[in-house]
Amino acid sequence: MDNENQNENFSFVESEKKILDFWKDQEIFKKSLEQTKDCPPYIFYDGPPFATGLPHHGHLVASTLKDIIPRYFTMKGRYVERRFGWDCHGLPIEHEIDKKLGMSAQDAVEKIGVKAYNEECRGIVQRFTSEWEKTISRIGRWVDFENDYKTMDTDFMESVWWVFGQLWEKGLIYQGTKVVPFSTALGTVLSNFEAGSNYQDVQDPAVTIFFKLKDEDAYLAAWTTTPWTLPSNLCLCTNADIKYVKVRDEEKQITFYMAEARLEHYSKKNTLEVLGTVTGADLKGRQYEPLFPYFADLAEENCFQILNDDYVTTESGTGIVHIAPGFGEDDNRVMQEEGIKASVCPVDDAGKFTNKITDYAGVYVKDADKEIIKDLKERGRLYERSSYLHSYPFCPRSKTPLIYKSIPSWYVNVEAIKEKMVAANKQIHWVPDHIKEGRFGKWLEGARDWAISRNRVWGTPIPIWINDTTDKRICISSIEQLKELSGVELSDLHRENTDDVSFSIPGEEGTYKRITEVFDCWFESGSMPYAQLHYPFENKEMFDAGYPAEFIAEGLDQTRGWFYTLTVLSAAIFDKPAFKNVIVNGLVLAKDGRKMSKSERNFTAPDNLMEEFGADALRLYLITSGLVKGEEQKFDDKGVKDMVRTALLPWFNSFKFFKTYADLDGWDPAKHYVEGDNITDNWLISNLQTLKKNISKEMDAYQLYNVVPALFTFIEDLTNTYIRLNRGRFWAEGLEADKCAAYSTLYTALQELSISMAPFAPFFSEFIYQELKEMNSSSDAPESVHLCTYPTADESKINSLLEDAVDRMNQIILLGRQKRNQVKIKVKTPLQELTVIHKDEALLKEIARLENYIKTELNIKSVSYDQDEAKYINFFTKPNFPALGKRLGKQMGKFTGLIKKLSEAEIAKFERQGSIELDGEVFTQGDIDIFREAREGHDALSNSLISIELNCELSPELLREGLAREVINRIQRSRKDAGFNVGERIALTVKSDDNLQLAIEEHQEYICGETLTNSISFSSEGSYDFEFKIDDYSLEIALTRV
RNA sequence: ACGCGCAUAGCUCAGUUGGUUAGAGCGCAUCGCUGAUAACGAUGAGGUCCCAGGUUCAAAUCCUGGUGCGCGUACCA
Repeated sequence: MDNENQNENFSFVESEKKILDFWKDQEIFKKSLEQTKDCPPYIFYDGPPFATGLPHHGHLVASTLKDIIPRYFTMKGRYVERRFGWDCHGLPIEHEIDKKLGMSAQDAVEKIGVKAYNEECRGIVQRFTSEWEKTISRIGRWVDFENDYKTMDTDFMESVWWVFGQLWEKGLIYQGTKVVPFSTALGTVLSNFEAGSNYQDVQDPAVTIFFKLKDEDAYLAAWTTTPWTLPSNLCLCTNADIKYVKVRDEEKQITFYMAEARLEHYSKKNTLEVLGTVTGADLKGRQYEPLFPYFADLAEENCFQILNDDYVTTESGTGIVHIAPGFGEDDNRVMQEEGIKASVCPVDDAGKFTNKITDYAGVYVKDADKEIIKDLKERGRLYERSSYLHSYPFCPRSKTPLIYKSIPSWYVNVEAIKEKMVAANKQIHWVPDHIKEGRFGKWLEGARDWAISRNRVWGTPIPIWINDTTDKRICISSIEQLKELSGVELSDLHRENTDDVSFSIPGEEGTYKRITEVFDCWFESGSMPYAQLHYPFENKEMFDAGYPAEFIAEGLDQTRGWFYTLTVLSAAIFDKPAFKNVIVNGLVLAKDGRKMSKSERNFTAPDNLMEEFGADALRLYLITSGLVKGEEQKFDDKGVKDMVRTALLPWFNSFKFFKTYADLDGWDPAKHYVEGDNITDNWLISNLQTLKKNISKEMDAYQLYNVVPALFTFIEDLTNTYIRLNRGRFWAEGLEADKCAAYSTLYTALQELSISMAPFAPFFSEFIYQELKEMNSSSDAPESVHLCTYPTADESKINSLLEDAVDRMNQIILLGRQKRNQVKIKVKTPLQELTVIHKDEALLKEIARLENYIKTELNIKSVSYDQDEAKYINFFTKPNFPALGKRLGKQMGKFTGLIKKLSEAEIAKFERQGSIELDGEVFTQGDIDIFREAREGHDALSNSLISIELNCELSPELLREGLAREVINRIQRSRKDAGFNVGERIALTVKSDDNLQLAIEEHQEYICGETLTNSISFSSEGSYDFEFKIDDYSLEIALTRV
C-alpha cells in the first residue's frame, strides 16, 4: 500500500467507503455474531419504522444509538442479535393506495375487491427498503436486513393472533360503543395517538339555542359549536353548584334560563332583566320539548330532561350544555351515569346524515350546520350566532376535520391492568430518567382503554368469529385452531383469505363468521417481542431466555406509541416490562430552531452530510448532543464539521505522526515493544486506564453523552500534551530503549483508543486499527477492530498523583506563556530562569521530575524552586463553604468576614500549625482555603494553585540564541518549499547582517543538527533563493542537496 | 387548557448533592507556533445565568407565580 500517497490525500469519506467494502467482503458483522453466539445473549428490540417514508435525521439519531449499544455489548462479550423490522400495515400504506387509485378504500374494495386492494398495498410496502438499507448502512449501523421481520409476515401475524388470544382469555377484550375520533374522509376510527397529531386553530360557528321547558313558559339557552349535533340532542346539562338566572329579553319577547356568570357576556348585545335565581341542582330533572322531531319518541326512555354534571363550566357559552351522547364522550358518560341508555348516532361513515334525519339525509354534517342554523332561526329558536376560534383535531392523513362519534369497536381493557403497567414501569431504566415518573409515568396513570379495531382492509384481521344465530363468539389464536374448526389451513392471514372462512360447530345452530375489522397497527408493533420470533409457535426457549429485552431506543414521540404499546401488552400477558433499559432521543430541529421540513429546505439531507464529512463525524455530533437524553437539538452542519476538526483530525494526526516515524525506524511492536519508566509514558498509560474506567461506568448507566467527551479529552491529552512534549524522543537517531518505549506507549494508546472508540466511530477506529495491525509483523490480532474485546481498565496502572502533577505542569506552562505574552518576548528567545513557587516540598519534587518538559516548552535555561511563597505572593483566604456551611449554619456570615480578614501573619501561622481559633471556633486544615496572587512589583504570576516567577531579563547572548532559532525556522520553511524530504541532508549558503551572522556562528552546531545541514558557508554578495526579515535583520539563504 | 421538558456569552452548549472568581467550543481581536497539523497554541473582549417573589448564613442550582419555546395530552359544549 502506498501510504505516503494515501496520507497526503487522506479523506475520511473515502476511507469510510473502503471500510464499508471491507466489512461487506469479509462479512465482519456476521463474524462478530458467530464469534459471540455461545455468549450470554443481550436482547435488543428494533422498533419498526413505517416503510412509506425515507429515513430522516431523527432516524439517524436512533440508528446511531441502536448501533453503538449493540456494538459495545458485543465487544463486551455478549451475543447481540440485531434484526431490522418493518411496520407494513396501517393507514399510511392504505392512504398511499387511495391516492393512487383516486378513491376511498371502501369504494376501491367494492370495485376491485379486498384481494386486489391488498395486492396493491403489498406492492408498495417495500418501495423504499433499498433506500433505507443504503442510508442505514452508510451511517455504519450493523443490522440484519436479510433476516428482518415484517408485520405482514404470516408468522408475525399468527403471533399477533396469539397475543390477542391471551388478552381474550384474560377477559381483557370487550366490544363497546365509545365515542371516538373519526375521520369521515377515511371512513375510519383513529387511535388516540393519530387523532392528537394534527390540531389546528379553526373558526367554528357558535350558536345559542333555546329549548322550550315543558312545565313553564320559559326556555333554556344552550350554546354549541357543532350545530349539526343538535338533531341528535337527547338531554341538557347544568352544573349543580352553578347559579342560574331566569331572565327576560323584552325586545325579543322571550324568557329563559342561563348561568349568572354568563349574564355579563350576553348583556352586551341584549337588554336582559333578571327575574329570579336558581341553582343547577334546582333545574335537574325538569323536562323540555325536543328541538327536532326525529327522536321525540325517546322521551319514553327519560330523554329530554335536565341532568347535572361537574364538567359544565361557565368559561364560555351559557352554562347549559346540550347533550348528544352519540357525539361526545362526556355526553355519553353523563347519560350513562344517569342510567339513560338511549343513544343515537344518525351519521354514516362518510360523515353524512342517515335517513333518520329526514330533512338533511345525505348531507355532510359540517355542510348541514348552515341549514340547521337557518331552520332554527326561522323557528325563533336561535338567540345568538357568532363564531368561535378554537383548536380542533384534524385527520393527519386527509387534512379534514375529525368528528367524534360513537361506533362499535373492540377494546383492550387497559384500565384493568393499569397497576401492572405502573409496576412494570418501575423496573425500567429510562434515559433521561425524568420520563419514567414524568411523561411516561403520568401517561400510564391516566391510561384509558385502547380501541384496537379498525374498519380497514390492509392489516392483520382480528380473529373473532361470531355465530350468526346465537351471537356466541370464538377467538382463534392460531392457524392450527382455525384449521381444526373450519378445515381450512391458511398460509396467509390477510382478509382476502380469512374473510370467507366460516364454520359451524356440531350440536350448535348457526354459522360462525369472522368480524371484518383488522387490528390497529400499533397492536402489531406492540406485539413485536413475541411476533418477531413467532412465539410461542417457535423459539420458545429463546424468547423465555431473553425477555424482557435489555435495550431499546426510540424517539420521544414513542412515549405514547411503541413504548406504551409494548408495555400494555407485556404487562397484560406476562406482568413484566418488555424492556429493561431505554434511551429516549429528542427531536432534531433545523438550524433555525424550527422543525425540519422538506418544503422549507432548511436542512441538509443525511446522505449529503455523510458524503461531505463522513458518518463518524455525524454519529459523534449526534451523540454528543442533548439528543441522547431526550432534549431537542438545533442541528447545524457546522457542528458535524467541527467533529472532524476537534476529534477526528487530531486523532488522525497523532496516528500519522506515529506512523511517519515508526515507518522510518522500522519499528515493529512484535519486536520492539518496551515498557520504559518515562514519566510521561506512565502518565499517558495512567490516563488511558482512567478513561476506560470512566467509559465503563457511563456505559453501564447508558449515559452516552458522558462517554464521548471523555474520549475527546483523551485525544486532546494525547496530541497536545503527550506528543507535543515527546516529539524530541521520536526524532532521536537509532532505536534506543527510550525511543522504543515512546513508540510502545503511543502504540498502546492509539490501539486502545481505536478499540474504545469502535462503537462510536466505527469507521475511523477500523482504519487506525488496520493500520496498526499492518505494522505488527506477527499479529494474531482479530481481523477487525469490531471483533476485539472491549478494553477494561488496569487500575494498578492508574497513578492519580502523576495525573495531578502533569496538570500542574501544564498550569506552569500556561502561566509562563501568559508572562511571555505580557512582556512580549517570543518563546523562540530563551530566558534564563524560571522559579516555581509553592510551599509544598513534595509537590516541588514531583514537578522537578517534569523539569525538562517545562524547560523545552517555555524555552528556559534553568528552573529553580522556592518554598518561600511570601517573597512573591499575597495570600487571601476564604472559608471552605460546603464544609463549614453545614457546621456553622447561621453563624456562617460572621465567620466568613473573620476568615476573609485574616492577616498574612495569621495565615502563615495557620499553615504552620494546621489550625486557628477565631471567636471561639477552631478551624483546621480544609476548613479554610488559601488563595495566592502575585505581589505587585514582582514578575510573578499565580493561578491561585501554583505560582511562578519568570526572569525576563534579556542579554545579548540570549537574544542571539533566539535569533539562531529564528534562522532554524526559516531554514526549515525553505527546506519544505524547496521540496526536500524530511531525512535529506543539505548544504547551506547564507548572506546576513553581522549580528545575525554572529548568532549563526555561535549556534552553528545547533542549527545544523536541527536542519540536517552538513555545512554552512557565509557570503556577502549575490542574491539567494530565499529571503527573510528577522526583526531588523535580513537573511538570504540557498540550499543544495548533499 | 392541562402535563412534561427547556431557557446560561453574538451562536451551539457544559455547569455534580445549593457554596461566593459561572465554564467550553465556534465567531471576533491580538500575538505566537508549525517537517504529525484540512491545522494548532496563548492572550483578550464578551454574562441582568428569562422575569418577579420566596426559602437559606449562601441560589444559575431549591420553592411559588409569570413569560417565551418545544413536545405530549385534550371533542372544553
